[in-house]
Amino acid sequence: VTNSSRRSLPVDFYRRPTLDVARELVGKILRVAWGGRQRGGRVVEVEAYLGRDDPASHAARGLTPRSAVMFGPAGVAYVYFIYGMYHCLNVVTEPAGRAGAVLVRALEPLANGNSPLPPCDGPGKLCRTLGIDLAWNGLPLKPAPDVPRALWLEDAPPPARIETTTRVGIRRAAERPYRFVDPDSRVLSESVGRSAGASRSGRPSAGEGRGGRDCGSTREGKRSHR
DNA sequence: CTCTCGATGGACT
DNA sequence: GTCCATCGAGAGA
Repeated sequence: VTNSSRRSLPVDFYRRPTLDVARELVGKILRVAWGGRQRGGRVVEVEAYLGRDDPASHAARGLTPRSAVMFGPAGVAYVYFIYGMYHCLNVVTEPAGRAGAVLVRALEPLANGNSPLPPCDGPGKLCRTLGIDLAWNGLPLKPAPDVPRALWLEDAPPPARIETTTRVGIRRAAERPYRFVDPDSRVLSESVGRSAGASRSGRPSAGEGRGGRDCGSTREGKRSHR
């Protein structure tokens, strides 16, 4: 925990322009502690969602019950429920009073760390895998061993390359280059990214697109709530 | 490979 | 009532 506290990104990291935070978030380590278990992975795909001037943002139409967290202090989680069955994890940015958030779209397992990581190649799958739901909304991004649930980000060297593309799965402001990925990772939410984003045409001949998804020890099977 | 569509529920007009 | 910052299955090329 002491180690985590030392590496944990300070609030000042988040209290900055959203696009800066988004770009620099690529390569950082996300950790999630819950139910006596800690999991995590390396951030390889994010998207920036700005405030009122970004039509695709939940904050575009001002402060509402759902978007309130985006207008609050930086360095907390913004989690929302979407499509009736998924959750998405964001990191709140900008000084309080100004809205901004960074959507975490994909993680890749740590080479050799604590707990291995099941599929996290997409924002919905990521939350399902890590067990993140609305109960996490508004939580500060910092290590907290004595609470039911905690999540935070730890510093790590930036990737060799960072690619900028358009955001995935949105209609409005779809042309804005607010998506940042580590192009050398094979865990990107690729199928979605290509069909909706249509940003890159580079066709690597080497096996990159497919290949087995990295899966550690899988847990957290299916939920059959009815 | 690409495209289309259903599931499913909350936020917002 | 309409719109989703999704995912995965199914059909067609």
